[in-house]
This record gives sequence, structure tokens and C-alpha cells, in this order.
Amino acid sequence: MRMDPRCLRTFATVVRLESFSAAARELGYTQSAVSQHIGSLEADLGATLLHRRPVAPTEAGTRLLEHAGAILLRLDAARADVARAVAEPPGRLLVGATPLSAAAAARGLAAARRERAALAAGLRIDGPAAIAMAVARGELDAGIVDGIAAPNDPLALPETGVPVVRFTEEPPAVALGPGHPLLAAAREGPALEDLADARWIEAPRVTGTLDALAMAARAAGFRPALRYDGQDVGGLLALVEAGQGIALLPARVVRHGVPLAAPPLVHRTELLAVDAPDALAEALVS
Amino acid sequence: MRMDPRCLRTFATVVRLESFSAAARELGYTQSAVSQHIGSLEADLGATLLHRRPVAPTEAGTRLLEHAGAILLRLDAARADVARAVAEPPGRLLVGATPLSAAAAARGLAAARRERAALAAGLRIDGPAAIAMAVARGELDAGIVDGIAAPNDPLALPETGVPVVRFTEEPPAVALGPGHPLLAAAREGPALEDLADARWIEAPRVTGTLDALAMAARAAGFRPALRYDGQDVGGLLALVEAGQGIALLPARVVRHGVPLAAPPLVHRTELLAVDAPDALAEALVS
DNA sequence: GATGATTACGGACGCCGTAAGCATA
DNA sequence: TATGCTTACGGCGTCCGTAATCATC
Repeated sequence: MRMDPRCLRTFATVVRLESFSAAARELGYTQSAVSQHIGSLEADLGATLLHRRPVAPTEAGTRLLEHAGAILLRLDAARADVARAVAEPPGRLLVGATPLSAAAAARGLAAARRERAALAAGLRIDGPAAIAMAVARGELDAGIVDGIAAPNDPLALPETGVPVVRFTEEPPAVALGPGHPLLAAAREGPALEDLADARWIEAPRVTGTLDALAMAARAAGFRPALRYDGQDVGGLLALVEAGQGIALLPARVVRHGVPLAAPPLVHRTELLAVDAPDALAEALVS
Repeated sequence: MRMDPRCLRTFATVVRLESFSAAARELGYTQSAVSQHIGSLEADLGATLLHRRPVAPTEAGTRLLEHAGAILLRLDAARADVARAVAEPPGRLLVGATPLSAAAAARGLAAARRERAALAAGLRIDGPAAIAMAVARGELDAGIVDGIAAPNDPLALPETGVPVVRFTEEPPAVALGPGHPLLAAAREGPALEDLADARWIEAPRVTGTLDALAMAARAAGFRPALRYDGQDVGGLLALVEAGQGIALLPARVVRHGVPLAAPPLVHRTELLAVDAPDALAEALVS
């Protein structure tokens, strides 16, 4: 069997659920079929992909897994793209946005409806990867995502073939509580490494993980002092204002903060859209 | 049939050869099998993918084609990646480079062999897309590619999952013949649009097509006055020096030239490598 | 010994080739 | 009319389920 997409899907499910039988249940197969899928993949690739009991990917399996996800996503994207080419343009505009881009998305949505009042519109808030995948699959018509990146680096999004239509870059700022010593101390702002021992708030659903920040900065990761699981910017800002910790956010939303001296980082916003809705793009840059 | 990779491959081949029977010959199928492949894809996607006689992709087919190429490439990449995970590191380093990156690649190769003298090494010159695909497929161990891009834009390469390890950006310059009026006329250099009527040399294998340049500059394309099919930089420079036309090249290789006033463009060099050969990366930036 | 992955085997379906049909240049 | 895509049909291979086997906690 030559890397049948069904086998790849089974493989990905097995890894996710860490169980052949659970994967079989979820996919509507028998345990036996799942075992055969994995077996044929391993025979085809000439490598052991999974450790059994407990079920965990081997080194080779880990490599395959990354590709498998991308391939399956792209397969969905292809189907959605063809469907769009056949169907007439829908009378709806579903936009996905990350929390920090919600305002921009709302402005874009409003502008689009000003042009076409009959347009049914919807807004969904989610993480960058989830939005990129949903746009690729045709579940969303456009998406606005943001995150921290090194200058000139695009955001690390799953590869889907969806074009990045337009983007902006803003300076990020370290958000601090009102009386934080760093506010007065450093005029230029601290370097990221000086903040290694700071009390970071990890807010994965707002700013992304600290590990992702470390990756963009090409630095070692930080230990989070506090975790914020909410999806709204206000909640995170409230924690910062209450002196519970610090966070790296676009300067425009930060009340009390200092710029980052080094390394140079940008807060980047990207617009994903299959058929660039011009009104949306215009509203975003404005 | 749920978008079987074999069908996608058949579809891509049919489009490329513009013929069912030619595709059948190339793939070792019968004409009938090819017809059935296309038929099942069309049935599955609920869309006509090809016009017959003459054979050409429909709108939907064009959409599918882009995804199909990416999916097939990624399938190859997955196989190569797993193979690499299983096999011990090979005693060879095959590097691909674009003509304008050949010197950097040679330096990197030399540095790598200084570290490991036993390393069998090879250098292959090709276009950016071909190199990216070869690296993904494991035919090359690393690649250095370059091209013109808007600042902050990565090069438009096929998506393979191969990480871009490191890159440099240089200012491009308009290469002119020794006595060219523009050399004296403009101090700041001309804008790209002022060069619309200039005698451009199109050298797709050295600098990329003029259409790609127009895309990066978000401008209308230019009509090439002369076409240079060679792969070496020297030949192109000789044509320019002989007053046969102008070209946009990295400033460092240009003898007589002026900078580009607008739009801002960069000549970008990217290093592609699955397992970042550090020596190579270091040699490139130096 | 129970849970869970593997192997053995058989039925059904799908894929591809042969061959006949049909449309277009 | 010739070239070339499509449809009909049949054999063979593949896929998946049932059931028995084997391994691990």
C-alpha cells in the first residue's frame, strides 16, 4: 500500500489517541483494520513507526506524523477549493480571528457589509493554527491571525496553500503592572534575556505559548509564573495591571509597558483568504 | 474513490502532457485506466476537471492541480524523511544552489569538508523550485536558493515542510551597460515603473522571470527585449556589459548599475536543510 | 486473566486491462 | 476516417471484518 491517505489518517489518529482500539472506534474500523493500516505503512516505508504498549511514535513515526497532518489537511483544502470553484460565491462571509485581531476582523466585516448589505456574516475567535486550517478547509472564508515573530519571518502556520494576502507588523511591548520597577529603570527597555527570571503570564490562547516566543526569539524558554486560559485580551491585561505578572503584547493595547531592546521582534498580523475580499483587506490595513 | 494519490498523479500528468493517452504511456497504464482515474476524481469532487479535445484543465481543475502537486511532493517528502530517520547519516553532502548562490554553496561545502574530510560532496545548480523539491525528496541534503522579493516576504517556494534555516537580504541593483544614460541621469536610481520601456533581459535560469519580478513588486510585467537561457551569471553580465539590455541583480555582482528607488525590493537568499548542517549555515552568513 | 495488538482467513469491493463504442478533428 | 476519450465487462488484487492467537500489564 503506497501511503494511502486512509492509512495516514489512521496513523495520525492512533498517535493522537495513543491506542489502536480507540482509533478504531473513532474511525469506525475494527481493531484489526487499524493494525493492518499501521502494518502496511510500516511495511511500505520499511520502518517501525510506533512503539506498542504503550503506543507512542518512534523517531520515524514522528517524522511521518508531521507530513501526514499536512497532507491530510491539504487533501481537505483541495476538496474545498474545487467546491468553491464550482459553486457560485456564497452570500455569507465567515471570518476567523485571533483575540488580538478581533477588532480588525470586526472592522473588516463591517466594511464588507457596507458594500453588500445582504451579506450574512459571522466571526469566530480561535488560535492561529485552527483558523488557518479552517480557512483551508473552506469552513471559514477568511482569517486574521497574529503572533510574535522575528522580523521578516512569516508566522509559523500550517502549510495549506492559502495565500497570505496582506499583513502588518507592529512593535511589541512588555506589559507591566503600574508600579513595576522596570517601568522606571530601563529607558530603552530590557532585553528578553534580562526577563528570564521575570514572572511571565502564559496565555496560550491570547499571545501563544512562551515556548513559541522563545522560538521566535531564538532563545531559551521561560517558566510561566501564572497561566491564563481565557481567550480575551481584557482578562490578560487585568492580570497584568493587577501586578500578577508580565506579558508580551502589541504596544497599542498595552497601558503600562516598555519596548523590548533585543532581540528585534515584531507583532505580526496576517490576513488569510482564498478569494481576497478586498473590503476586508482594506479595512485591515486602515 | 477518495482522492487517491495515484489518481492525483495521473491527473497532474494528464494536464502536463495535455493528453490522456500520453499520460497513460508515461505512467504505464492503459488509456482506459487514465480515463477512469479522471472520471473517479470528477465523480468524487462533483466537478468537471478537464476539457477534452483539446485536453485542458477547467477552473476547478486548475485549483485541484495546485494542491495535487503539493500533496504528491509532500508524500515523497514524507517517505524521504522517514528513510532519513531510519538510515544512519550518509557520508555525503549533496548541495543544490541557484546560480547566484553557487559561490556561497561552494564556501559552505568547503567548510563542511574541513570539518569532516571524508565527506563526499556534490554541488548541483538549478532553479529555486527544483532545488526545494529535490531537498524535500531527499535527493539533496541542503539547498541555497535566491530570488527577488518584497521586504519581509519569503521566497515563493513550493511548500514542503523543509525548514528555512537562515537567509540573507541584499539590495538589488539595476545592471546597466557601461555607457547607459541612466548611470548618469538618476542619482537615486529609477523606480521600477520608469523602466517599463527599458530593454530588459529575461534570464529565467539566473534571475527568474520578469513576471516573477512583477509579482514581487506588485506591478505590471515587462516585455523582455532579449532572452538569455544560460545558467551562468557571467553570461548574463556579459550581455549587460555589451549593452544588450538591463537586468535586476544583487548589487554585489553588478559592475555598472544603479539602485532601485521604488518599490523597495530585496534580493533574498534562503538556506533549506532538513538537518541543518551547521557548518554550511555558518559559511553562508560569513 | 483482562486488555489490547497481531495473524489467519474469507467475502466483497475496487482497480485495471481488454475490447467495443463514440465523438471530434 | 483516424485519433483519442469513454463505457462495458471480467479477473485479480486489495481492503476490511470475523475470529483465533499472542503479548503485555
